[in-house]
Amino acid sequence: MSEEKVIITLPDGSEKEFKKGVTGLDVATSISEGLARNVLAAKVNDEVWDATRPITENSKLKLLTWNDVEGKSTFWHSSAHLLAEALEALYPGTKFGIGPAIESGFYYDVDFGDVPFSADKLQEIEAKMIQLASQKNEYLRSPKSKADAIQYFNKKGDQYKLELIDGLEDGTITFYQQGNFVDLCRGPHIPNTGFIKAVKLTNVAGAYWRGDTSKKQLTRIYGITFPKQKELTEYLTFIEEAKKRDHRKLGKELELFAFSEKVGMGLPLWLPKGATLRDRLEQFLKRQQSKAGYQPVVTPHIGSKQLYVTSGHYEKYGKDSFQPIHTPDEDEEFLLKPMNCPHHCEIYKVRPRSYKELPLRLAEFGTVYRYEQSGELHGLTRVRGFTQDDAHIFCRPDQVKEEFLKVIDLVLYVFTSLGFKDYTAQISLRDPEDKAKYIGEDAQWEEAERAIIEAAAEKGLNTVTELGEAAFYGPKLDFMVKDALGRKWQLGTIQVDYQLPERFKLEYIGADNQKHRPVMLHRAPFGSMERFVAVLIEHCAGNFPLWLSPEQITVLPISEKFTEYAEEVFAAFQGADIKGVIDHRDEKIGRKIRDAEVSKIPFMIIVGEKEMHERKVSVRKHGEGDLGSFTIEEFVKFFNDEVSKELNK
RNA sequence: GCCUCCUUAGCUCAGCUGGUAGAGCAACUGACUUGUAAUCAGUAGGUCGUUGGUUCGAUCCCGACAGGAGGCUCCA
Repeated sequence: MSEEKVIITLPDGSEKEFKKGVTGLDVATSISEGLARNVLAAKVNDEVWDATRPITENSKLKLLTWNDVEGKSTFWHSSAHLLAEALEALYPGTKFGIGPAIESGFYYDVDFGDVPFSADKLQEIEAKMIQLASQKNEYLRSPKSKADAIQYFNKKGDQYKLELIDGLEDGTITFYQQGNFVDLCRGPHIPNTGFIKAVKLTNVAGAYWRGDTSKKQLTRIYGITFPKQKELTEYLTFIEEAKKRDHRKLGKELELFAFSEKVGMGLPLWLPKGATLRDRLEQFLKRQQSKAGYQPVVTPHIGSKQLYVTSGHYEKYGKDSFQPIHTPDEDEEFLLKPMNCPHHCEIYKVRPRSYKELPLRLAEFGTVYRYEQSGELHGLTRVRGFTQDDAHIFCRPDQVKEEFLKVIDLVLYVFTSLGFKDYTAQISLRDPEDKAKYIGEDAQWEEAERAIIEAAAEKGLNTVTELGEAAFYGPKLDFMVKDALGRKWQLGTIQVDYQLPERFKLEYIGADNQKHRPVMLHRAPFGSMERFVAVLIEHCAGNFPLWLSPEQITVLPISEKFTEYAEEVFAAFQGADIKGVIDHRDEKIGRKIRDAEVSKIPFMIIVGEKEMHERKVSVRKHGEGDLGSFTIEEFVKFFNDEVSKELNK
């Protein structure tokens, strides 16, 4: 009997012949021992498989290691099983929900029954995981019939797995076993637990079974694992660095903003330095918008309930939001403004509009209030009162794409001026399965979605498309930036809206002397001042670009004798629009420098005997040290050059 | 809103399984008049988040509420 063969095509295009039933691991071994030791999984014809699963047909094969995203996620998925094994060993009777890999690490949702669980047990579980991992138990795949699968979990008494099996088709069900732990799982998995060398369980949280608030809340244990101890150490260092940059911590330390229980949760108070920073950002954007043909408007913080009934927002959010404000007139009700658009629509309507004045771009730094769920509030990134760098562009349907392109330019200019170099754009479209969630006609949606996709493509944006992420009134393009630590944040947004013009019956007279309906674009390059400042703080770790720093310099007199000269110098800098403070305290220069360094003030201007006689100043740069002595004119020029560099002028 | 955890001086934190609290920094006062990351001394500052309960007695144990953290759900 002749032996059956399969042809394996590797990523470099080379083809090799193997015995039928060859595994990814066998192929790796045939290439090199080192590779075989690092293979976590195998991508067979674009499907990720166990490296130990036999290949029975001619196939394309890519061996996956820790360096591949799929390799990592396989590793972490297997780690979730290891966590479950440890939990079952330590707490028999624990029931298991789902345990997937996530962007960094994995989690497992479990039900401990009536036994309370607390985070201090995590170390014990980690130790158990390490112990089980060292046994190098293989992850064994076995297909099961639906009946067998149901029987197994019935006997075990795990209703969550039974519910999952219920949704699966017979013939597609597989179990995986490592050591004594058996789980319902599609796979794939790493060859054995021995690959897992370092384990860290990061936190415990509640999570609704299947994400449904009406269902039971399970205990979710998050963790991360690595094939080398060193990588875990690096990861922990990264976490530490992220903690140091936390905008809530820096906001307090640098006196940028605060919260007060008395004022109310989620209602930020901007302190002088934070307000200065924020004002600089506003002025910056206002200048750009002015150049780009935007016109400023100002609208009130409340609007009559009828305004939001018209816009449709009352119906959608009314009961879950701040409730109407009442007046002595019983029939009168006002709502805190949850967005600026309806007000801007009314501005559009103050008089008849001609096609000649479109696009009309109305911009406002508009403060809005939204009743976010209490558990959702977070520093400045999720608050109940915030200011949008909002603008609404009313244009003709044929202008949508061009306006979209212009807004993209503006957003990108903002990002580059603030040091965000790495960004992607997310195109959020309607969920085609659930059109009832959205208002508006199919044809309008399709037209809007096409305009966004084309504009993003023309600008060469790096995009991802998400179905079901659109706003209820229209599709949108959101900009996600990566900060200095590689974390992703959603900032600017551009949204097409065909609904509000309809609801507000907005019109313009076209060249044909007929009435037409304009299209509305919502856009906010920063998103909101609060969120943007939060992200900026974390991105630059509180070391703001010079042009944004609330205090750009601090003048440090060596002793009281030089107070007068210090004030003269300070006044000269103020005249040159360089902002800062004088440190008049009766302290040694070393102390003043230390405090200025801690406050992250970009430049320290030191004046003493020598400087006073020479009519100069000594300059020290934050984080870098002494730059030597400058005349006032020299420093002003140096300073302005630095700012110009930052703004790419 | 839900789950788990947390809440001690302005800030960062100690406080040994119940006997009404302590440090450093900051603040204030004084001395020093200073040369590139913390001068010295002194003073003041807390109904231990709020509120019920258990107890002879609660910062400590139990409950409720408020705020905070990590998630879930949500995010116009």
